[in-house]
Amino acid sequence: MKRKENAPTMKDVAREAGVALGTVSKVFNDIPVGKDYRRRVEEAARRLGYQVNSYARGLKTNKTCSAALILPDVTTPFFSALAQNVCQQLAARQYKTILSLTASDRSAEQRCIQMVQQNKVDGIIGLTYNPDLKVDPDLPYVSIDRHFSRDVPCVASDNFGGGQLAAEKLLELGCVRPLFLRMWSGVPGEADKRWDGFASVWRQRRIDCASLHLKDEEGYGPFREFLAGHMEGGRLAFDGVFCVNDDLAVRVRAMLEELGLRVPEDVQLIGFDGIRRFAAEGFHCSTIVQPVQRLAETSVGLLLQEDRSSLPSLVCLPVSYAPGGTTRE
Amino acid sequence: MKRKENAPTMKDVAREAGVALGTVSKVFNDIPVGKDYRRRVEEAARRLGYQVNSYARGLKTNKTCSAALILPDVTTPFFSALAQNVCQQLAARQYKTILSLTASDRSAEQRCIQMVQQNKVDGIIGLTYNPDLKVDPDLPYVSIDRHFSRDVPCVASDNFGGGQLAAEKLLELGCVRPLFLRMWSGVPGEADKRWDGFASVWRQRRIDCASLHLKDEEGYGPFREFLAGHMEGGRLAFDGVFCVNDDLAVRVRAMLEELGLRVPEDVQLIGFDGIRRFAAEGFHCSTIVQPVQRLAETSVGLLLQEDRSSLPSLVCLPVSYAPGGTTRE
DNA sequence: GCTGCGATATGAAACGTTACATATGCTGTG
DNA sequence: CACAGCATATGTAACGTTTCATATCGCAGC
Repeated sequence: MKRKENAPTMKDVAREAGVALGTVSKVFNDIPVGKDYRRRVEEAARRLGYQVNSYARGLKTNKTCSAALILPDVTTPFFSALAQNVCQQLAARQYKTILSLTASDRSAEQRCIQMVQQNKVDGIIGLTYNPDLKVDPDLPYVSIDRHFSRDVPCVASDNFGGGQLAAEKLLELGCVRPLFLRMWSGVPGEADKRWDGFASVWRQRRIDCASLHLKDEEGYGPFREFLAGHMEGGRLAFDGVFCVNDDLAVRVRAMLEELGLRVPEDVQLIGFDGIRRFAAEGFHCSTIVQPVQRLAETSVGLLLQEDRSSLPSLVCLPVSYAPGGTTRE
Repeated sequence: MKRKENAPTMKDVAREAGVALGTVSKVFNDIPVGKDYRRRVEEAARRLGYQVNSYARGLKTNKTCSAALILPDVTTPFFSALAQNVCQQLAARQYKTILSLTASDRSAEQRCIQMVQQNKVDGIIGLTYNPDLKVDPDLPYVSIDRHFSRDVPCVASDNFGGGQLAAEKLLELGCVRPLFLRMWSGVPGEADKRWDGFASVWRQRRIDCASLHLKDEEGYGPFREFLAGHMEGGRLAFDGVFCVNDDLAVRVRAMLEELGLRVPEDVQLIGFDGIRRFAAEGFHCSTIVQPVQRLAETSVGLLLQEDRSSLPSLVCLPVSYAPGGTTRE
């Protein structure tokens, strides 16, 4: 596939406008230029349909005005919300977003990093699972939700606190037989701390907390069986369920109702993420809300910060509880 | 934010390897080079940590190996599935994906197009709603789901056929009081044809078909009221509902059940899109499945086709029906 | 041993920009 | 009226590649 050949260059514009090359350059870089000159250049550029060639510019300035966003995938609701916000934040600062998905191919993560060194992007925002990813420490990189080296700044939600919050809410709403359900990819990450936080509260109260951890590829079937297996006389052995994300929570709700249980009357249910389709709409379930927008803002802010000598190693953003019909409040 | 300065260049590699500049270039472009030379260059490059500077290369070759993907947003399930597939397809062909979201800012669509002329990308795949988007006809552009000019190739699902298929299925399953529900952004698009196709079948059969068309910003409330308003003696005035997408269908199902109706016993429900979270999982509802992967494949294929003189104006891909528990089959 | 030929390495020019050192024009002062 | 001083325009040298015309090498044939 070929691009249009012979696009007009600055030289053409300069000739057309009857000014020097440097003057044209100034006009397109917002450097003070005599009013009359500026007008002539602008008119000539319009006549010729001139557009700056960003590859030539990039070659000189060593800046590309683009950043890579590395995500496992973009269909998981939380990831897609993240992509949306990061992309918007970057666009607001005149940066292009290069999207790299790694789920299909784990080695892709390392290859993405190489792009930067090839001057393809100015920096990287990555949410990656690869534990031994090598990141050149003086390469602009911000990690989301995964604190994999002290040299690389990480932005994350307070997952541990979120787990605690869920437990405290359930306690407050009268639950005494808690259950934690989780679906995960199999590689460790910050999200693990949701369980740690949740468990810590019950442990402190000397209350037993059951849990079931499933791998993605096992599907939702085992959850259904587990729940069915814990029914005794029309009642479930648990009265409060914390799911690792909203997606799971919504499905668990359906499973519970299939078993003839009422949510939230018989069982209360809390999810995690707090992703909504429209801001005006409610949540799909009661949930611990991640500040996706702030996550994105913070990451982009850190990435584009001029002074890279004093970056924080970890920025932990607060989560909040939002009722969504699956708790008695 | 600054990139690392003084990255090694081809000249450095050439000096280190004791060969000429051009030889180094050949090595990195897979042009035949004496075996011994190649080895020396490769070793020198590794020692110095050399990486091709793609901006210098892009300047010379006028190719960027990247394509822009323009979408309204990336949180809508169908769009995110599309983004996922297009990104993968491009990556498979060594192309980078530049993601541009336009929902927040309609004029962004036009600006995205300009990027290409600035040599930022080699081509564009766009799903845009802007009816008077100006696309340079000899600019590699593939439109998804919107056939806005004969010069610009468009790839779309067979929306009309999908609407027909939904109606035929409902008929086959015994429905005689159909309803069409739709949530849309307010700008015309290919998805409008779902209604056209659906309506055409009933018209031909001389059966009245009710419908309700809502704008995004109105939220789902009016649907609930509409359905409640059509209850008579515990029964709904409709026995078959076709929703413009699965997202809506899932919500409508919940509304129907809230009204004490059983799905699919009392009312059958068909959605559109057929997006699944995992390939192994079933659908959220009975649905007309869009071939997202083929949509992506076809678009990317068309975009990167070398010979751009004989592109089809419209490629219409077949949809299929998939039961998902909200129909009696 | 010399010539001629094919194969392969070489180095300079060009790609379209930015940045800097230099040239030009203009204003105001002694 | 000349000239310092300033502001602004000019033109050239990079930036790191690719490409192409030229140079070099090795070898077969006479």
